[in-house]
Amino acid sequence: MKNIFAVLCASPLFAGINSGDFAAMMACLGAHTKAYEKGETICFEGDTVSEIGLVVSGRLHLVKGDIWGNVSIVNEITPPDMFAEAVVCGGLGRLPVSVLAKENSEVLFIDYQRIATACASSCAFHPKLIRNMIQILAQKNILMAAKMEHITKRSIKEKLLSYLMEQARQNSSKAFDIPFNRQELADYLSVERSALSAEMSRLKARGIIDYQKNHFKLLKEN
Amino acid sequence: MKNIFAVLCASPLFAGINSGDFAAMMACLGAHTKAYEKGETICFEGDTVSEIGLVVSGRLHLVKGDIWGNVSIVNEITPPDMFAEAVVCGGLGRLPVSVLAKENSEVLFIDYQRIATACASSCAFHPKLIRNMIQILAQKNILMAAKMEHITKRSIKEKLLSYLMEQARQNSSKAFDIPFNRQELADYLSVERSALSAEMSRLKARGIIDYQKNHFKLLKEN
DNA sequence: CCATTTTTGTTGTTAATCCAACCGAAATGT
DNA sequence: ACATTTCGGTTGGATTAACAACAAAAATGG
Repeated sequence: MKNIFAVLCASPLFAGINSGDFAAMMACLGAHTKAYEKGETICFEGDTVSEIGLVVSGRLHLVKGDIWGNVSIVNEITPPDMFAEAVVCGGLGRLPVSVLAKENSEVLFIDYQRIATACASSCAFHPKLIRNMIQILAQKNILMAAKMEHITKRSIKEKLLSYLMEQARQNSSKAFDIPFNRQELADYLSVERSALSAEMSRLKARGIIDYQKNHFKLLKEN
Repeated sequence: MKNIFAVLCASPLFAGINSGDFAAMMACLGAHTKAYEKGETICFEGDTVSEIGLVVSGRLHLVKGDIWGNVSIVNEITPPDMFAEAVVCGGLGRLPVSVLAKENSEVLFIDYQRIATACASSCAFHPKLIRNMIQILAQKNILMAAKMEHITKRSIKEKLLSYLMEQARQNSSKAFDIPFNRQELADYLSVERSALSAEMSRLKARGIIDYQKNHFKLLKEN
């Protein structure tokens, strides 16, 4: 086993908490680790879970099976990512995915109730932990809402412009760099890479945008 | 002004809090209401905000302007909906939308810091309020993630089947009712209604699904 | 510097979606 | 029961995207 505390330090959930407090905190939260071998299933789709999982080492896949048994990978998560936090914090929900160990992995489980409820000794880190959790959930909301805004557009052109305008806004400038290459951008907008390239060329030819590599400029409409 | 407390009772943020405590709570949170006339702008896109808004009466629109000045309505919110909660709870973010009063409206503003930080008199409702906020954000996460799962699919057929399979899962049955009519379902999946209808007919003809009105059945593949 | 790999753009074909228009069935209101 | 409105399905033509295959450009690794 690796040093768990090093992973915790990197986790947004434990941001701003003194690493000297980690040992006491783990005890207070009743956190426990479990090791899984490559190929093992950690939780099954539909399970009712009450603990948040934090990947300490290894690599997990969140997979979703359709009603006929075909499975697809929803996400890959690696230290210090969490899983199941939305379902657990949202209450009354069952896991929408199965969680598999793609490599030998170690997972730290934390009972949400013991985060959310002040303990008898009212440890100092509780409030911070809760604020961290709120922040994590809220930021994920913002990211998803932004992506949704782009993806719900009907054409590649609109999706792309929606994305680029958001980037321009964030950079407070009509010229900016984007953090994706073409394939990644296509995946993010869920369109074909070549179709995206073609659309970009057309927009450039029409003088609506300009770009070289990852640097973009928004020009006038028409 | 209407009875604010009646609205608060209906708000998930204040679920489980004794309505007798509302007056003291409002004082403790430093909550304050403000009235807006139809057409007034409540906040501008890009504003840095620290208070959550809760619609007490009236009707607001969240609108987004593109870089060339065209605006589109992102959402309509009515009592007892909140706005700006993700940006405020996520910290360091600026409002991604402008908020306009479409009718004469009243908004209750609540400083997030005063929710998240225990007050000197450590009121009993603070922990409940925080857990409610976590639950709201987490449930929104789950809803958005589910929708994302469907919308990222490349074809109408895949989007539809992804949605129907999720419904089947939630009902633990291959036969179930959906809460949308055709237009609403098309909007949710962000596709054309008529194209959706056509695809549904094809899937029915091929024996993959069956339906009448809002009642659906998933049959065998092929 | 050269060879290799990765990334990006282009093109033509095929397939899917949009869009507008229309019709019939069902629901609604009087 | 009748008129009216809403809703769902269908159709055909225009538009758009996917897909596959390839070429050019850029990055990478000796």
